[in-house]
Amino acid sequence: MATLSDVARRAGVSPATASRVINGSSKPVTDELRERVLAAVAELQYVPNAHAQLLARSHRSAVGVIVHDVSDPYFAEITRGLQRVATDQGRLLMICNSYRDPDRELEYVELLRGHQVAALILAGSGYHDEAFTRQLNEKLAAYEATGGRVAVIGRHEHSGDAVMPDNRAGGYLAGRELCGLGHRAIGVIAGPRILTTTTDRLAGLRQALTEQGRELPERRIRYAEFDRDGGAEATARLLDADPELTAVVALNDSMAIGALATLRARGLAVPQQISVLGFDDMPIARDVTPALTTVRLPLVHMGVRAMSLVLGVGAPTPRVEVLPAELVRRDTAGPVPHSTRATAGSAPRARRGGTAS
Amino acid sequence: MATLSDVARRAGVSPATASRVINGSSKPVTDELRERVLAAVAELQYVPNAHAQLLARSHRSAVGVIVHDVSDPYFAEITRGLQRVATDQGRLLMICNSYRDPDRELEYVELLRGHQVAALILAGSGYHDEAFTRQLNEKLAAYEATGGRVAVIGRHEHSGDAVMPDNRAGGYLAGRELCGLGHRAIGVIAGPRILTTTTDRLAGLRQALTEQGRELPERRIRYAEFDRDGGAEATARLLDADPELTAVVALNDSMAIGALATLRARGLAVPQQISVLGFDDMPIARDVTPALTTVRLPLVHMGVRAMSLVLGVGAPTPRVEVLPAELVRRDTAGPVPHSTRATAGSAPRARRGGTAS
DNA sequence: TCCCTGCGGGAAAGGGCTTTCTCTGCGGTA
DNA sequence: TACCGCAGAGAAAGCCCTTTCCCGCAGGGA
Repeated sequence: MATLSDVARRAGVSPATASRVINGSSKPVTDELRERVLAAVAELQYVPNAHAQLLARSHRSAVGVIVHDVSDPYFAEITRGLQRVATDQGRLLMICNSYRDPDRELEYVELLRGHQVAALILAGSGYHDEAFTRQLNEKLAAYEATGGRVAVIGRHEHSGDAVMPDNRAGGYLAGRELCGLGHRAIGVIAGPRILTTTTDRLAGLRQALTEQGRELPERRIRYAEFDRDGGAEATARLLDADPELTAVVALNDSMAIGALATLRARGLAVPQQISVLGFDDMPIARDVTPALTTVRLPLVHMGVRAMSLVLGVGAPTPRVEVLPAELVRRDTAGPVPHSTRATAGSAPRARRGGTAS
Repeated sequence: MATLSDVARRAGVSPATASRVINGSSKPVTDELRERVLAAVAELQYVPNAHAQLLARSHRSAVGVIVHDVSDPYFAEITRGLQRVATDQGRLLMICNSYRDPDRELEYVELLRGHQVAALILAGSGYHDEAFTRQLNEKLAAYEATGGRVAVIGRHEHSGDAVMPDNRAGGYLAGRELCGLGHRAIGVIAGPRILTTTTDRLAGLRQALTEQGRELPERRIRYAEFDRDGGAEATARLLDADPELTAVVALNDSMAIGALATLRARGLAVPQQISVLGFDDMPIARDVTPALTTVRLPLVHMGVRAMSLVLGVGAPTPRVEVLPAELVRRDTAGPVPHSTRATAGSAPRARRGGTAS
């Protein structure tokens, strides 16, 4: 691999001069030398060693991002927003997938610190886990103490800058909508219990139901992985236990799509027999059939804001931006069926009783 | 930011010893010193500077990946495969999105070279563009000359290791299926003309039709962006021009989903009135309604193979692995309707004529 | 008792770049 | 004519690590 001194030697100049030409330094260099250097660069296919550069330069430019999984549409959208701002400012992004593993998250914080990123963005739900939260905060504090900037998206644990989707309000919206449509037997397929996103959304939902004199008992909640298969499976369990359900709210759209699949497999018409509500409004939501009624979160905007926060000037007080959720009515939520399926519910019930046989 | 010498000083040892403890060097260090160093590391929250390490160490470990867009399910799946192998081998991945911009692709090759990656993987269609191809090959050759390994996924232009999905065979499969179902008026919504993936798939399709004594005239092809909206829009244009179409094949699943949306909006029943075929079999394909009939490509496996090629021992001869395509029959392709819609076709035609008014 | 061996530790040389500082030589002023 | 100032180029000092090389010392064999 050609080095700067190779280039300098070939051009018959000092490394200092070569460096100045290549980086467009403010220090003037005569045209003749400049051209000799440029020619040498081209001939040798020289590319500066990024690590040496970062070591020599003081200022750090890259930004580290830790998400659960970029290929999950939720994070893909957020990342799009992050990218947009970063690209505008000529920043390189280092994106790491934690796959919802807290230990991996901790590791990535170290790794990114080691890579001298100028800022760190953690996106995705926090965990109900004291020990982990403390450890993470320690690490983040250490990083911030050395001048690093940190912002989180959608997690409470960090005390600094944050952009927070209003998960609770979103849950509330979902609950109110279903109540308005007359539903009483509402089931929930939720993400992992340990995620704060799950509990926040659930809390909002429960609040809405309670205000309407309805309930959300634990037996009508099923926890599963926050993805399509988790949703499909949780829906099946929910239906087996409670065949008279007239609505199921999924705590994210991927799960909702899984729910739709299970419902279709069981021959239940959506929304005529049973309503489904999603959460997030990821792009595919409008393309499933029937199109998904869901709670929209401004995902791209969340990314944009977080990156702006972290790249902008530091504020004395930590800034917390709460971004509103919004209900998007499409075709999966309808009024509660007049003849509830409770009468026909004897068949599934029989099946449950049948486990004794 | 604490440095190694800070740690050494605090522990009362030399930087050499500190380094040995931290990296678990083979050289023995007494337990007492080891503990002093470890304590200092913890107290100072020391994290080694990755750039300095990479500079000091000779061996390069990270792998660079250039894709069109990780959040596109096609690349998300491939990336999953790449990740799997990379993680197994303790390699860090640097993933860059070119957003199908050739210039950006060139830039990223430089950038990754500068970051001293041990290998480079380019995934995604090549371009019908001589000048670009030549430039890219020059850059790759320069990189390989310095010991870098390169593999491409799904592009012809590179002369080295490659894993190639059999796009042409896939197109052929799609064509044969449709012919078998009796379709004659087949439209195609294709990705950008400049992509080799587009032309390969098209070529296979055309071959199948020709063999069956059918044709694929240019007027039955519409080129658009390789995404959902591109597919929706191309389908609209196609239908406007040719209302008697009984089948449309989309050159990827995202476009197929767009096609489904347009068809639904126009009240055309799939597959009763019109059949739709996709390509790729991305995960969502089975969850749209009706479930998408499509040509499956082993996306994850493609990633696995490419990474294995590049991380494995070099072969004297470039290795090209062609991975087969496979037809997945679901619910969007059916037999050609008996009463062709040609009779009802007058309405759209009238609409087109109406542009004169 | 002396010498050799080997272990544990430190000194120092890079690795490739940026940047400050220094030096040379030229044009311009007194 | 002597001197000052400055433009343009190079020397060299880092940046933070790893790793080779070397040294001192303790223990074992002759």
